[in-house]
Amino acid sequence: MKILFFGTPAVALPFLSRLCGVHTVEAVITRPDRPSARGQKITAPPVKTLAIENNIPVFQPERFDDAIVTSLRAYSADVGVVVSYGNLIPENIFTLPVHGCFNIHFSLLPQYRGAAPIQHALIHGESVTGVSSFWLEKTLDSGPLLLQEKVAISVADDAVSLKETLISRGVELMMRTLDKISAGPCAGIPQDGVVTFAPSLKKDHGRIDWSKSAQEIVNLIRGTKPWPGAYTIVQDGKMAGKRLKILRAAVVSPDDFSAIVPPVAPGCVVALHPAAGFSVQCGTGILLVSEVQRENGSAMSAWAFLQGASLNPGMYV
RNA sequence: CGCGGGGUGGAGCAGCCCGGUAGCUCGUCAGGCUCAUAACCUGAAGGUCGUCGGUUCAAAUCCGGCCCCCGCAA
Repeated sequence: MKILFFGTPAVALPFLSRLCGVHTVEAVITRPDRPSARGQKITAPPVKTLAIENNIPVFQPERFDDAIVTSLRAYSADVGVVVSYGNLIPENIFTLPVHGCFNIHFSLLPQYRGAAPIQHALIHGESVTGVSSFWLEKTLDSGPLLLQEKVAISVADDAVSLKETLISRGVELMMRTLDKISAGPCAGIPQDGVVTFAPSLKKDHGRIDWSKSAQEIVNLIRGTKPWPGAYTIVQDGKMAGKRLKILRAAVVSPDDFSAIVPPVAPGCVVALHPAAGFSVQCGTGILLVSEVQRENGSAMSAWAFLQGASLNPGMYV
């Protein structure tokens, strides 16, 4: 089939490269080069780079005006595939291909519509998520479903590992969706169920609220990796006022403390554990912090951090 | 030239502003004490202070170039 591919970040790369071997990707539409990273250098989106390597025409419209419509119509594409394009695609574009455009989304729609479905699923402690393909509509992630597949979330999963899993499952789902479309017309079925939204994360999403349960905080750490990361503002000691990212932590049961720990308020350092790290009282349960990253610093084990940070039981983080 | 922090024994940090004997918390090794849960005590090994150059009687410290790491912002 003749395909138009819409995508921008690295997430979309496996999808595009898989298509290249099987179908004819007539053109790639990706977002404009933007200043990014330290130094603010103008950087090409990963998808653009891959498209150029494969000699596929690249379009980077600032907005979808008549000129881009005309250019894309010329390809007479059969279908458009959208993976993490980075912006809403208007009707005058997604109706250009014969069959329309479909999107691969990393959730079981209608749950977790939006830019950060993986992160929000983890933050909410879900044990199952999935990948969905659906026809584009005017509104965000709301179109009729073509295919959907469940994917289990393991307790060891974080946003990085789960994304990898969902990408590989998503690639296969994309291929099966294309097979389905080429087999004959299919309108898809309307999304059914409770609609929830997963907006892109902001820095504030990473702020730890110690009054929550230890498990909820672990979920926050899993879901916000690698950005914005779960962090707290240290209250006491020479790190006071500084931000400290908690990169890894586990819930510990009070039974794991052989010493009698007096009741303390959430956010209080309960004890230090050689080599393991330090434990913090949460609203419910205790969290054993094992890996951290200080402001302006590199990631390090929590125990190493303690050597220079003079953090002691009784202090608040 | 977007803003900013940093590179000091194996690990994490202090010292730098106001140049002059390499410091702290761990780890390692040896010995002691003893079952105290961050055990403790004594002793030892281990660093050309990222790198190149400059200023100086003297540079971790002041000045300049370069390499690498990180935070913010996008």
